[in-house]
Amino acid sequence: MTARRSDATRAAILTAARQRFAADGYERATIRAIAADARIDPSMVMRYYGSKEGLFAAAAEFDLRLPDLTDQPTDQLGEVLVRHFLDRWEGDGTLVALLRTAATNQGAADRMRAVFTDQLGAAVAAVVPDPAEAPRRAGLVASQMLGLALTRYVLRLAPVVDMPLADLVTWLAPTVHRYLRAPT
Amino acid sequence: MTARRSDATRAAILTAARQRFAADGYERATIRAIAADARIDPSMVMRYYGSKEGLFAAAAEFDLRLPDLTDQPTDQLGEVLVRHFLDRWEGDGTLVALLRTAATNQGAADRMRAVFTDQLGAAVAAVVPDPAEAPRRAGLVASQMLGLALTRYVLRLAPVVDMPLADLVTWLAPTVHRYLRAPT
DNA sequence: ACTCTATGCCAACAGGCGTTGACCTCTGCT
DNA sequence: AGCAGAGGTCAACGCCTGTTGGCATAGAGT
Repeated sequence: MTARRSDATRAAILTAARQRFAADGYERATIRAIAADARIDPSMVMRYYGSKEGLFAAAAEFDLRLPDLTDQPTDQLGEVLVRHFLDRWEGDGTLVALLRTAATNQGAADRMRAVFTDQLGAAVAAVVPDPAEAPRRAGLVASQMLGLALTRYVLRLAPVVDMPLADLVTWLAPTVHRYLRAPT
Repeated sequence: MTARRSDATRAAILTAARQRFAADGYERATIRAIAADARIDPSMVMRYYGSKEGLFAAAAEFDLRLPDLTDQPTDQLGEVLVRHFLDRWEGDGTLVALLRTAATNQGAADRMRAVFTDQLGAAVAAVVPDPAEAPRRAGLVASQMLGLALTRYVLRLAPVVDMPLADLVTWLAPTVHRYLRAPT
């Protein structure tokens, strides 16, 4: 698969799709609008991505890019994780697109579930006291981090939006640390 | 406004609407499907609720029914709150409907914001060390509780779904307690 | 008994959607 | 130069949506 002449177009479509999906959610984002943003005909979207579902699947590829937690001092696990999530999300609307869509679209919910089960689950398993407890602890961490994403980026709850990143880290880090390390 | 002959119909519409909105989200839930569930003509929905937005507004009336927290022992505030939220949500799909819809619908997001700012904010203000910190603390509590609702009822993340209510309370209560009472 | 209004159904409209296929046009290869 | 194929446009289809207006009917108030 070498470089294609249409790579620029494909990329433009993906960029526009991420913005529209993030801003409007899956149902309200229309292929026509995405195509218009990318200054392209709607039928091109179909040609390159097959269907709206296919386009979303391509646009919602999401990697948490979690660092290797075993490199971190144990007592800073919570802080490192919270800060990483915030850094990862502040600049990239893909997570918001995925979150908005996962609320109504089965496929997006499946993918979101997979992202947090696989990626977060693996990272957490390495630093948890009892490996058998890893999924449960990862689930608890996910509930707090996704709750933050929901209230800050989707619902835009004023106090959570206004809170500086550093304060968020200070407040949430002990929670995440406890979910990871507290004895059962 | 006394009893109308159509009250049974109106109630049936609301019940069907809540189920459909909760199951499918705002966009995918159609007036036709809701009307079919209520064994009624779609035009009746319009007559009684004006529009789809109006129907949703009527169906998504939501009261957290928070208890007066000043009645509770200070050291059990977290436990009481977490248990109350879980009890309130396990049986009533309205919150899930609101949550699913708030992801894409501005009006629903506004209402969700209002519910947590007003109802939770007021309850929290009564038990917080410094009243000026109440909104921020309420926001933190909302982030954890809504994250739980998101992962358990919408995303259906396996470890969170499988966890018994008692375990959830045990894990989340200290988090909520800290958000409410920890010194800044 | 006779209205008159609320209740209900039916059929249709206009608009937007995802999707399709026919049709040009440019580019790289031989 | 000539050709094949990829890139791109255009117009349209079929479907489903929220919404509307007309028409039957039953039931309460007098």
